[in-house]
Parts: sequence; C-alpha cells; structure tokens
Amino acid sequence: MIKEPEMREYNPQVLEEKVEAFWKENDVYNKVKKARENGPDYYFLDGPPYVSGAIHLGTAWNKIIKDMVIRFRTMQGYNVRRQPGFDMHGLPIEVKVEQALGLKYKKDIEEKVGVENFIKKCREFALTNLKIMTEQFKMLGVWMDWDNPYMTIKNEYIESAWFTLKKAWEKGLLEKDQRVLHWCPRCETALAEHEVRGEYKIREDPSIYVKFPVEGKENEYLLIWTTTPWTLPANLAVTVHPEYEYAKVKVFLDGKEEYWIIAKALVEKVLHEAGAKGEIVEEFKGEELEGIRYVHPFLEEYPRQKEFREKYEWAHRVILGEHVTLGEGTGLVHTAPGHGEEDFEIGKQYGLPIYSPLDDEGRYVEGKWEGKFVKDADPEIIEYLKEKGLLVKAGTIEHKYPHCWRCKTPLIFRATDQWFLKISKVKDKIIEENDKNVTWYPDWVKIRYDNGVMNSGDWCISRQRYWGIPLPIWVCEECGNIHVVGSFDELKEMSKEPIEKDFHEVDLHKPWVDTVTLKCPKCGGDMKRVKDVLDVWFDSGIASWASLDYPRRKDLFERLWPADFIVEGEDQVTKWFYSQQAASVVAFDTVPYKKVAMHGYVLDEKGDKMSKSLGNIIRPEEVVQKEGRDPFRFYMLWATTPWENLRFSWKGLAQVKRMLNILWNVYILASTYMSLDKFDPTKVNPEELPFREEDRWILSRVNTLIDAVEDGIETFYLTRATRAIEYFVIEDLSRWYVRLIRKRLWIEKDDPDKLAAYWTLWKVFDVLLRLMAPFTPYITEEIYQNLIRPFSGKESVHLEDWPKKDESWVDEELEREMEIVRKIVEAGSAARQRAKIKLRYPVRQILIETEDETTKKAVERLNYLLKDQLNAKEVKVAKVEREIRVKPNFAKLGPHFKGDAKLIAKWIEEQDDRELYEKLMQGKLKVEIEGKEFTIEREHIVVEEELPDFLVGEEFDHGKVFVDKTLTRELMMEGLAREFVRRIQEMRKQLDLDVNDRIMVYIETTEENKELLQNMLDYIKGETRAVDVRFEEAKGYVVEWPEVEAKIGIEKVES
RNA sequence: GGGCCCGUGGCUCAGCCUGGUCAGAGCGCCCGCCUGAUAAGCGGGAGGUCCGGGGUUCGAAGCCCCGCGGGCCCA
Repeated sequence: MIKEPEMREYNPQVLEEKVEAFWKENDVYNKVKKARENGPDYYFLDGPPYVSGAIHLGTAWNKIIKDMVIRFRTMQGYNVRRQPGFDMHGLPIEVKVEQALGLKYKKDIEEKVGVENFIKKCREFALTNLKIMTEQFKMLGVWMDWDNPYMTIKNEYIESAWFTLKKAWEKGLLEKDQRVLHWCPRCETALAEHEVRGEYKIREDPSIYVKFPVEGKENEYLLIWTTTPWTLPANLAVTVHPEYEYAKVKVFLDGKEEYWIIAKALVEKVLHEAGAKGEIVEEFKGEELEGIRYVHPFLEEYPRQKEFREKYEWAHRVILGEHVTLGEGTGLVHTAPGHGEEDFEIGKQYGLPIYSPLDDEGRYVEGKWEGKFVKDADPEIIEYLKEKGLLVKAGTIEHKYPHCWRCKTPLIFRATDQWFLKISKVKDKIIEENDKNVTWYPDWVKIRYDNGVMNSGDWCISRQRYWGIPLPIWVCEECGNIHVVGSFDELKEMSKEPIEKDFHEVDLHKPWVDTVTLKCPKCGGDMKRVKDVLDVWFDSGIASWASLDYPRRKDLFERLWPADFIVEGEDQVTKWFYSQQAASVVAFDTVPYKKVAMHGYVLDEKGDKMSKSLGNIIRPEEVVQKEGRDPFRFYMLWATTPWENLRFSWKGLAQVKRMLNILWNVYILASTYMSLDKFDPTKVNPEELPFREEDRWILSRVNTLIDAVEDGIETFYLTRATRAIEYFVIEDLSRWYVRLIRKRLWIEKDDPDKLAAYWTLWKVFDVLLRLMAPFTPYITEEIYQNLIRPFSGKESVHLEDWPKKDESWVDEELEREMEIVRKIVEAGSAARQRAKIKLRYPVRQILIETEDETTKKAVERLNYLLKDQLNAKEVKVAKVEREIRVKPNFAKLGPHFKGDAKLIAKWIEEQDDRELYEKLMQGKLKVEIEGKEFTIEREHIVVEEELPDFLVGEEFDHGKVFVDKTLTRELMMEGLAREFVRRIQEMRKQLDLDVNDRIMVYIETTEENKELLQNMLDYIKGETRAVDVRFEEAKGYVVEWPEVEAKIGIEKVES
C-alpha cells in the first residue's frame, strides 16, 4: 500500500542517508549485480585515478559519468563489469614518502632507510590513499566493486606488465637505446615526454653570446648564443641552416676590430644587444659554411675534447641542420649532442660522439668544473669565458623551462641509456586499428587523437627509481645476453637458486626481484636484472588486460576483452587513451577498447581553474554536504555538454535541486491522495479507465521521453538526456499535468475519473523513476519504495529494467495539440493580464484566430481544457474583423525572386494595405514593376492588425488569442465568489483544519457584495465544506480582508 | 609555431550539421498572479553589436576565409 510520506519536504541529505542505510541493510548493490549475472557482458573499464589522496570536482565528475553509464547499462540488462582501478606506483608517491622520511638525496633511500623499508612505506602510502579515495567515491553514490579494485601494485598486475614486455621483446619492439632525455637531478631519473608536458615554468636563466674562434683566421669568430652555459664543455659542433643567408660582419668593439659570422637577418639585433657597431663585409649561404673548423673554447680544460677533435672528423666544425631558426640567438646554434634532442639527432648524422660528462645528480665528472653541479657552474663558466676574451655579452632571460613535475627542480637534458618501446614501428597499426574498431565521443576527438599518435615518438619506459613495476630484463654478466622474463613461473624456472616461495608469498617489487639471479641460457653465466622500474604510464596502459589478471587468468580476458567503454578527461587523449592503444598494439596487434568518450575540466564559476593559489577550490564533500548527492550528480550531467569545460556554479546546482524539489512535491501530492484512497494500481484495469486527453497526453510524453533520454546517453549528449528530464518534470508533469488534474483529485470515493488520473500519475512515476535512477539514484529509490515497490515485486528501483517505449501510448498528434493549447493558455493569460482581469474572474469568451489545422483541431478536441485553464465561458476559433497593415515577407520573397526581392518588397510597401491584402486573399497577383513582370502571392506578405476595443489580443505560435473583456453581472458574481472561497480556504489552512472538517462561515461585507454573493452560496459552501454561510457578525476565527471589503469568520462544526 | 574544441542578453547554456518567422530557455532583476504540492508554485516585462572583420548568398548566429580571446594537446 502507498503510505502517507514521512518527509513532507525534500531534504536530500536526510533522504540520502536513509537510502544508503536501506541499501546497506538489504545488500541491494549485490542483489543488483546478481540479478544481471546472466545478462550479456559489458566490460566497462575504469581509468585508474592516481592515489594522490584526495579527489576533486573533476575526479567526481568523471566517476559520476561512469556511474550513470554503469547503472544505465545494468538496467538495460547487461552484466556490467564495474571494477574500479587505482594507479598506485610512481614518482609522486616516492617524493611524498621521501619528504615524510626527511630524505634529501636519492641515495639516501638505499643508504639511510633501505630499499625494502622505502618500498614498504610507498605501499602503505598508496593503500592509505586508496582507502580515502574509495570513501570519497562511495560518498557520491558510485556503485562499483569497491571491495575488489584493480591495483597496479599487485603481483598479478606486475606479471601482466612482464607478459606485455616479453611480447614486445619477442616482436623486436623493446630496445635499449641511448637518447637525450629530460633528467631530474634531484630524483635522479629520466622523465618521459608526457611527464614534462605542462611543466614548463617561467624561469630566469643566463643569456650569453660567445665567440668561437675560427681556426686559422685572425680575429674571425663564429658567434653563438646559449641560455645553458653549462653545456658548453660538451659542445661538439655549431649548426647553421643550409638555406639561410649568413654574413661576415666587421665589428668595432671596445676600440678593437674583428669579424663575426652571424645570420644576416639577425645582424642588426645582435650588434645592438652586444652594444657594438659593424658592417657586413661578406655574405654567403649557410651551406657554404659547412666544415669550417673552430677552436673549442674549453679545449684545454676538457681533455676529452682534444681527443674528440682528433678522432672525429666533424668535431668542432660547422654542420648543417634544418632545425635552426632565426627567432632567437645568432642563427648559429651551439650543438652538444649529449645535452639536446635536436643536437643529438644532428650529431648522429655527422657521426659525432654523445658526450655528457655528468653524473646522475647533475655534477661534472671531469674537467675544470669536476664535482660541481652544472647549474651552479653557469656563473663560473661565464666568468671564465670573459677572462678568455670569448664572451661577447652576458645577460639574463626569462623563458619557459621544464621542471620536474613532482619536486619542481629544473630539469636538464642528458644522454643516457634507456629502454624504449619502438612505437615508431607500430604507429600506423595503431591508427589503422583505431580507425577500424573504435568509436569516439564526440567524433572529432579522433582527429585530435590521430594527430597525437602521428606526433609521438618511441616510448621511453625505464625509470631509475624504486616504486614501480620492475623491468623484467636480465642481462648476462658474462656474455651480455639479454633475457626478458614474462611470468613468475618463468622466473622460477630460470633462477640460479631455487625459489621456494609461491607467487603470493613474494613481492615482485624491488628489492626482492633484484635478489634473483638467472642462469644464462646461452653461456650459463649469471644474469642480473636491469635496475630500472617502469614508467607509471605503462601501468595504466595495460589496465584492460592487467585488471583481468591476464595472462595468469585466461577466462575473463577471453570473455570480456576488449573493453566496451571508457571515459576520461580531455588531457587523457594523448595519455591514457594513447598509452592503452600503444601497449595493446604491441601486445595484441589491436586496440583494447571499443567506445571512448572524453569529458572536459571543471572550472570555477568565472571560468578559472580551481587552484590553491586562487583559493577557489570547491571540494566534492562540500557540495554533497550543502546540496546533496542527487542534485550534485544531476547537475554535473546537466550543466554542460560533457566534452566542454564545466563551470561549476552553485546557482546552477540550486536550479537542479529545485527541479528535484518539484519532483518531490509532485510525489508528495500523488502519494498523499493515493494513500488516503488506498489506491492500488494493480486493482484497476487501465483498459476500462475513462482516460481524459491530458492523461493520454502525459502518458504519450513520458513514453517519448524514454527515447530522448536513451538517445542522449547513447550518443554521449548527456545534457540532452538530463535536460529532457528536467523539462518533463517541470513543464509537463508539474506545471501542466498536475495543474490540469488537480480538481479531479478532489473527487470523492472511487470515481473512475479520479482513478484514471491516479493510474496515469502512477504510471508516469513508474517510467520516470526508472529513467532517472542512473542520474539520481537516491530520490528515485525513496519514491520508488513507497509508490512502486508495493506493486512491482522488486526490492529496489535499481533492480528494475530500463523502460521500453510503449508505442500504444504514443500520440504525436496529441502532443502537438497539447503544446499548442499550452501556448494558447500562455498567450491568453498574458492577454488577461493586460486587460487586468484576474484569473478568478471568468471571461465571456476567448477567440482563437488561426490558419493552422492542428490548432483548430486542438481547440476543438481540448476545448474543455482551454475553458478551464483560461476561466472562460467559451473558447472558439473565429475571425476577428480589424484594420490591417501589410508588410513584405522577406523569408518567402528571397527564395522566390532572388535578386529582385528587394524591388518587390519596396513595391509591396507602397501599396494600399487592405486592397493588396484582399487581392492576395483572392489569389495570385500579376504585376509589372520597373518593366519586369512578377507574380505575387499571399505568402509573400505578412499582415499586422488593429483590434476592436473590447478585445485584448496576444500572439502565439500559430495565430492570435483574443480575450473578450466584457464583464457581465454573472461573471462578476462568479469571480467574487471565488475571491471569498480563496480567503476562506486560506483561513481553514491557518486553523490547520483537516481536509474533511466542516465549518460555519460568517461574512460581514458591503451591500453590493452581499447581493452579488447571494446566488453563489451553494458554490461557496461546496468549495469550502461549509454547513452554512451567513451574512452576520463574524465570529470564531475572524480575519479582515480589505481587498474585498469584508470581515470573515469561520468556526469548526463538530459532526 | 601546429592540431582539435569553445566564444550567443548580467550569469549558465540551447540553436549551428540540414542558412529564411521579431535569436530561445533557466537563473538574476522588475511587475503581477495563484493558493489544501504551500518557508512552494505560476504568468508577464525589461535586457542581446549572436567575439571582430571580410566573403558566399536575394538572405548568415548558422556556410567559407582572416583575425582576437579562452581551453586541451603537441612542437
């Protein structure tokens, strides 16, 4: 049975706590999963958030979208895999732990705390954060398998990574290579491209011009510019652009005369900056400079340089490179292959050595500044160059420079040995497979993605750190043979010393894994593991199979892979969306997901990023506490198209809450009446109910709504779904349907007319609650429990099936007509308002003027609604005589007459309005204008008009509504009666009388009012449940009503 | 420097693909209405160079080009 609702007011927090408790007590989540266990599989893959410890609005948005999709698919009958994941390795945690332990240097990890301890701390840290974040996600009502998340630190997961790398190795896609990479001298590790992205910060660095003496020439120099003086000791060449013009400039500086070689376009700028005067004495193309040898500025200080000069033909010479630009500097680029990416590439072409005389902490290992940290050496180098007379100008420059994303240390470029996945070899395959198998939402993200793939290079996967998946690469100390281990069993098999422990008894992390020595299959020698760990991006990249414990476990992978759906923020387009495809193509030659959706960022109300420094951070907890989970969830899916940035606004949130409040109010209304009447929808036969047009209409609407919501979710136009729901709840259900049926709810007993309204309302809730359940799981559950569950046999709305559209209820014609009726009522109300006739006073007639057939039908079929809503004695389609004005209709003239449209428009304006109008009503009109002949039709004009005095008109979409404002005595009587009724009702309410209580009414008022009310007493009695209405001294509860010049008293009558 | 996306009343957004009714809605503001869903609800009004400039077209918020501003990514 439907009960009188306990909570009269919508209080999300209280309601949601109650529902949470209900779910928990009855284990509803597991029942939902169980119910779909035999449904078709749907593999949703959670992009693992990094366990940083706190979620923010963006993370919340992400999980809210995911939860909505999961719930939607579940209701559709799918057996959805809903395992959450966490990204738990990596430098951020290492840095946090280092800080907590008070460590300053990387070597402290091994020397002060020990690797084992360090790893233990990292694990603890990651697990603690996982717990915190899990609670935060739960708080949002996200239904995922929180007891069984996939964790990148588990042995199974690590083994998956090993398996993948072995695959790569077997395919020749895993290679060791020397590369110039960003290096963090504090963390002492290489960083990959993606770790440096977005980490460029403004920084002040030296900006110096240096002269390199040309060999064999007196007073002739190559002029170079650099912001990293510390790389000069590693200089090996000077690069010029083969196509650019260069110039030899005769320079006068400090009373001396010498020659500089500079790019011609930059001569003026450089001379100006150097504070020198000069003139061009010779010009040549860049390529003519190739091979010119110069004297290295630190030939003596760095003995290796002497060696290079002897051994390498191209050392200390001008070489050619296309990467040279004229944006900054001199057009001659100081080239140090060990310290710059382009330098490295060009150096390779010229066979130059990769020279990088630094240790892992960024200190010189040889030469004049041995032991000195490079950045600290900068000023000394500048000073020294000055002493040597090679410095032209030393200043500073503010520029963007990359920093370590965790410890904020400025990075250096450094050549090191690293392990790479040769993505360059499979790029085409990635794009091809993506093309074939993946649907992107929105579709243009695919373009962005493809561009990203085409631009990416090989993937440096090694890190010289601790807290990560150990690289499963063992190298023979004897013969250099390399072996990549693909599983724990393989490790066991190849181990020199027998491994007694089981898979679950060991921890595959460092330091244990480093204790395992393999026996070389080639020479029998000892094989040691490469010390590195994996780039964390590799961890998440393999999630689609690693989370299934593949290959340790095969069944899940075979059943589920690839994933059906993933969704993440736009920054992941070239990150996780990419790392997954890259890793997957390496391992399986195809892509690991079928559908991928992208969402935007969460910004503050003004469109600024939320950041600590701006102090504009809003925490999800705060939102939940203030406004509730349901409003928060619905808001996030309603506020903006998902792929655009979401400007979080409390006002918007309030708007959503209001919508839910309206829904709640409708529910309170429905359940109040239904419980009073003990309504049971299973006991009425809908086929026998006398449905009114409005019933059929709302049933049609709610069925149409199913399509709108479903399409919105399927196409990821989530706002289309949420806004359709919002419109339905506010406009259709509350503002219109409830308004129309209100009187019927007052009918006594089991009147079929009332039952039809009850059943309709009930059915609407039945469908609507299911449609809304994925968005607002709490309020729908609460309403469901009272309104639907007693009759559905289902314990929870979340155990329900997604509604199917019932075509038999859909009546598009009726929907159109009702839409028109609403427009007419709106226009009619506006007209009344202008005529200053309150709705309580009936009007004699309302005339609808229209040419539209649907409108005519609507006025006929839904006439009773119009009369009722507009409080009119009669509503009909009619023509109203009036003066008219004719104007050209450009919308029609244009396509018909093209270039002559303006001419005709002018002609129309010159005509007599009524005459032209009438002619055109008769038929087409042939006219000659400026010698040309045209045929003008009715549709070529628009008509405006003037009205008779007693009518007030208002336009609507398909015509005009006219209110007849003639007030007769009868109309006055009715109106006044309603004025009194309303006030008596108000008083009943103030006395808190029960709906069924009977009263006596006493009225003191003017003679005129008395006379008008005399014939309306029965009506007043009926409406106010009064036994009698007497014109005598007011007693009982008395209120004075100056607006109607009356004093009214009421008294409760005991029955 | 390149790719993709966004730029509409004070605010948040719809419309743009498939050019043509005075460019829509909600919030906010002003005025009014309703009253047994009621510390709610409803109606009306004011308010817009549709980022700017070109072009295509009889006609452009919409299509094309060039700018400007913002976002993400890349260099």
